[in-house]
Amino acid sequence: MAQIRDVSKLAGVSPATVSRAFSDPGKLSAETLKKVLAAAEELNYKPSSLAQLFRVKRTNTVLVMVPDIANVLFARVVSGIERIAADNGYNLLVIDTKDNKDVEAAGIEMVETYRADGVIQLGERALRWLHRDAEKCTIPFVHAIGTGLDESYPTVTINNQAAAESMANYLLSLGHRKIGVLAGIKGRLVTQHRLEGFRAAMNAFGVTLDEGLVEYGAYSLAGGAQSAQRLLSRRRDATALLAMSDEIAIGAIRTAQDLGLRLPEDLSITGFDNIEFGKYCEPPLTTVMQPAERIGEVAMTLMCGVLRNELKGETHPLLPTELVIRNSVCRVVKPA
Amino acid sequence: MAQIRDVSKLAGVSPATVSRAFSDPGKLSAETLKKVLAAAEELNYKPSSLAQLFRVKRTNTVLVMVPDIANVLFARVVSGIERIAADNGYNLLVIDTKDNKDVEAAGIEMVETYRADGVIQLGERALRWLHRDAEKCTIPFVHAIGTGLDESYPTVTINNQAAAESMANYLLSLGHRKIGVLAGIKGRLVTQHRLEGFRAAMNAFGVTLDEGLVEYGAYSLAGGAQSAQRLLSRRRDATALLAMSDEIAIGAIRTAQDLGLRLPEDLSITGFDNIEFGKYCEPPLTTVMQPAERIGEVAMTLMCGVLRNELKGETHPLLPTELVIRNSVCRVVKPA
DNA sequence: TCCTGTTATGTAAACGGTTTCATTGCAAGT
DNA sequence: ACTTGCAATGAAACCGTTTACATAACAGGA
Repeated sequence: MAQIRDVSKLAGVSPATVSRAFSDPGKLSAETLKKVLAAAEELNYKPSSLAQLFRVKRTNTVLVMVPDIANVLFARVVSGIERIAADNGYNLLVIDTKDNKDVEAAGIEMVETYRADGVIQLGERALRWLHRDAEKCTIPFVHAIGTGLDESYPTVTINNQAAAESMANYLLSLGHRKIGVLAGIKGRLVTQHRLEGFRAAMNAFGVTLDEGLVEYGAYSLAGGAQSAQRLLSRRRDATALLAMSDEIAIGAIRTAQDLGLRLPEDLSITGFDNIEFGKYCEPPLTTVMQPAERIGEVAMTLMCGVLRNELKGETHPLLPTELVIRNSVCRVVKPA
Repeated sequence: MAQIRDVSKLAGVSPATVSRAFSDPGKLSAETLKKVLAAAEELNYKPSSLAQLFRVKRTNTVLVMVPDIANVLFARVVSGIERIAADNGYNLLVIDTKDNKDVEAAGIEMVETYRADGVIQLGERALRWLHRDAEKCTIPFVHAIGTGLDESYPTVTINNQAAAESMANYLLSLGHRKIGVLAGIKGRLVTQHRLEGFRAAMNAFGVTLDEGLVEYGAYSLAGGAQSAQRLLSRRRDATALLAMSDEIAIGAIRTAQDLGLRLPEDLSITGFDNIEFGKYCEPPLTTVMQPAERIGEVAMTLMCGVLRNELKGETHPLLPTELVIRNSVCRVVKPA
């Protein structure tokens, strides 16, 4: 591959001039510029990114840490991040953490060793705190799809509690009182917040959440199917099930159908996230929309801000959610 | 951040020794090593990747070009790639091409300018041919989920034609003769190959594929729903629909149900890929399994091979597919 | 005419490691 | 005792850019 020196020789100028021809063409006289560009073209010269980046000590790369890239919700967030990154000339390094603390910690190291300029983390844990000296950790960091609104680093998420509350309210307004919960992973903050939302809504209606009707499990299709299995084999008195993700809900629908229940007549089921598949279920899933791509876009926009040291505006945006009503819920039939 | 020079001073050795302490500890005497490591620890020194990579002219990074990262199938492939990459110390740069030729071409440039050591491309087009001088293009390249088995670069995919054939055979063996096809994007090689598979199977049964029963569309839920809509509003004589992806199939199921058809009695529908959601549909989707994660793993393994110049074994593996039979298909009822 | 300021370009020093080659010390072989 | 070879380390060149600083040419103002 041709180097800057080759080009400079061919064009009869100094390497500095060639460099300027690419980085700041306005500084050169028209004829010099033309000469240089022609020489570069002839030699098919392209500046070595490696050398450039090394020189300026920036990578123009941001690291994205995803708990599971194969998960539809996360994949959509990444898609949003990617769009904004591309628009701003950043590249995306993607790491699938599989929820493993060690690989998360490695993420920090990547910016300390100049492999990435900053990191966007998706999901529960904020790896920043894994740093040996967390208080002083200054690496550019953005956290999305998590919680931690009070943190010092930017954060983009939704109001999980409020969203959960609105979903529960909807069910309550249709007369449901015996409501089961297909929760996500126990101990996760998202899980807790959504549960609090459910509980708050019920309390407002004067009903208390029956702890015997909540089942925890993975945020996945299989997890939902299993949770529903456990719940339904133990109790059959619930008229509705609040699932903490669409995947959980869809898994539960499968189980309910296998059990011979008619949906939604015998059992109403709701989801959370509004992934595309929910629309195509049978029955189509009533859920609450979480703007995944948008979350990714906003997260990357914030990252651009911190990298340019010109963060402005809200640094802890709560993106709007929305109840999307389809057919997996019906009014509870009053036993005469 | 501490530099190698700082460490060397503190440890009272030369920078070269420090360098060796990290890259080839065996070369040092035990006590020197200890001294150096202690100094490095004290200063919290970590070698700058940027400087290292620049010096050795490798990035330890491979670029993955995905047509759509939010697509479940591709996301799973990426997941497989990631696993192997991590095992081998490679990082993954991910670009969502959105099927855009320009960004694909930019991919090549990234390895030419030393931002990545090689590129794995997913999907239809092999960007390698976008290179200004394709014949001579020598960048490390692997193509997955595509076709082009006869190419000079490694390729990992399935036998689309055979897989499609087996699916069609299954339908035919259950008595179906009027079979519609919900094809993917017209002109795509995958689409053509699968169509050929369908056609071959039918010919073997002495039935010819009715061109009036094939509908093209996007490889997506919405695409499937629309194609089914068009097909079903035009012709109602098909007893079964062969969809070219699970998403298309699931979209079609929705449409069929909205039209009041009973599945599978009134209409059998089959998918392709075996994404997880297919198992949770109503009715659960009969499909042909494509080992997505495995494809990713194999692709990355091949990439490791070419990067180390020790490619061995099959460079055009065809991974095995498998018919997975669920309940979206039934034997055709003979009109008396 | 001389001084000053501006513009276009060149010179050379970084950037932070790795690696080749040279040097030293010491053990083993003759 | 003298050579030989190996192991451990150091000195310095090098990777391919960018950029601070120096220089030269030239225009405009006093």
